[in-house]
Amino acid sequence: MVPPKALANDVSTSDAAVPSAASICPPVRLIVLKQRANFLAAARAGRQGTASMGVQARKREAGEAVGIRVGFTCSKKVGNAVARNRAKRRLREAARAVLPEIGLDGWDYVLIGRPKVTDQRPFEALKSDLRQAIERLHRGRG
RNA sequence: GCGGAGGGCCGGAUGGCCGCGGGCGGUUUCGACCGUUCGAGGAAAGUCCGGACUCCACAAGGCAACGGUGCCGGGUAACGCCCGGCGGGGGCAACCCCAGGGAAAGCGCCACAGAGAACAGACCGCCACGGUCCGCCGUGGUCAGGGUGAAACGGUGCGGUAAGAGCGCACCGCGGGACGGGCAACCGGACCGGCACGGCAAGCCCCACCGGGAGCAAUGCCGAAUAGGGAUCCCAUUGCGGGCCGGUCGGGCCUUCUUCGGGAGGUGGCGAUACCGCCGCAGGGCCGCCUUGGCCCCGGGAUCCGGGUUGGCAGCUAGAGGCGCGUGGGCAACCGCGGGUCAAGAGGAAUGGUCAUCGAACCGGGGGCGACCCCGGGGAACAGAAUCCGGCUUACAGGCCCUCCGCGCAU
Repeated sequence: MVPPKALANDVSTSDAAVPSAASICPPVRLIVLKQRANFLAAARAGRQGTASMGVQARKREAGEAVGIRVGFTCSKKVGNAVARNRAKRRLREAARAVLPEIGLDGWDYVLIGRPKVTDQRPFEALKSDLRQAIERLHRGRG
């Protein structure tokens, strides 16, 4: 059931307007947060809410780790297991599109799902919510 | 055609782009990259039963307690599950439902109403006798009738009687039951008995059978920071008894040295036992209880080694396995044999995100006698593996298939 990969580099579509995120910044890699302590540390640092998600961000101490790290979480308030998984997947895709573009090396980000809206908000709006939240967090820090 | 019963299956589709987790192969600057392949459900859910597996506990027997199950037979690794049968209840039927052992082992409870409710009971009424102021009163008989109730010494009829009553009889019911059938639950039942023996065991209980505890956050390994346990040393130390094959002390003996005071070494068949050690008894505690039996026994300080929290690795996916096919046994559940095929293993938790096209339900409009057709809107139920199996229960938009029953129509 795996769709055949498009091996040929497509020339027809106009990808000049939207730069493919993964292509421009090769050295920065996304690392998924898994340990509870990292989530708690991010929660103690800055946070910013939007309509479709909550965002927490923290600039790590020097030498702690390299790269952009990101974690995802949904409480039971979001819904049953299906709803929580779905919300996390959409957050993960949004992070994959946005963070390589504007995320800063040396920072941890935590994205928090919201009931209903994280699932139902149009994907473009979801991405712009994330982008605005991160920019505010960066400014607040600096 | 209409209505109904039982069972099985499916439960959005196709494609583009971008991704994620595991296995295998290759490359590697050990960060990773490339290729290939596999990757959610009928309930993955609730965590309600039964197991596998792991750790802990475990000397034997008996007893008790606690929990569970509860018609009979079979199936199964096992079950509270499944199949077949029996009994009771519902339905015209297909079929469905039942917590379905024991009430002559015992205790308890049967409210209200009612005269009377469990070794019953006379309110009204009826009848007899006695009395009478002729209104009725008293004594006795009676459960047939009235009334109460969930339930009132069985029902109907005839006889009988003062009136009545299984008082007698017939039929029905009820109880017992020779005998027969069935592995059994149970079924049939000659004959006997005037009829006596109410219900509740999801109140306690009795009987039979089953059951150690905890769970993959089990458990094992590795590494790192903080408080508690074992070994060695030092200091403080339950009782009594035993010199006891240890130590220690004293003395004896042997060898040797000597400044003649004694010293050193050896021996252990003598004595002592404060101290250390040992043994026995007592005491205390623990092992559910008992019997036999077993285990343990106090505090502080210093120095070295093992357990709980966080992280990593293992456990971790091939097993009572699923699904077809053929074949044999069985009414069936299921079992045997042969051969084929399939097979997620995450761990803040992958199995997707997004876009396009198509699209079920449903809503609106139009057409047609009607089945239905056309146009527009709409955009898919319940729900996400978490050690693994067998069940049960619960949730579920909509759709498909098979078998059967009743009614109607036609032949």
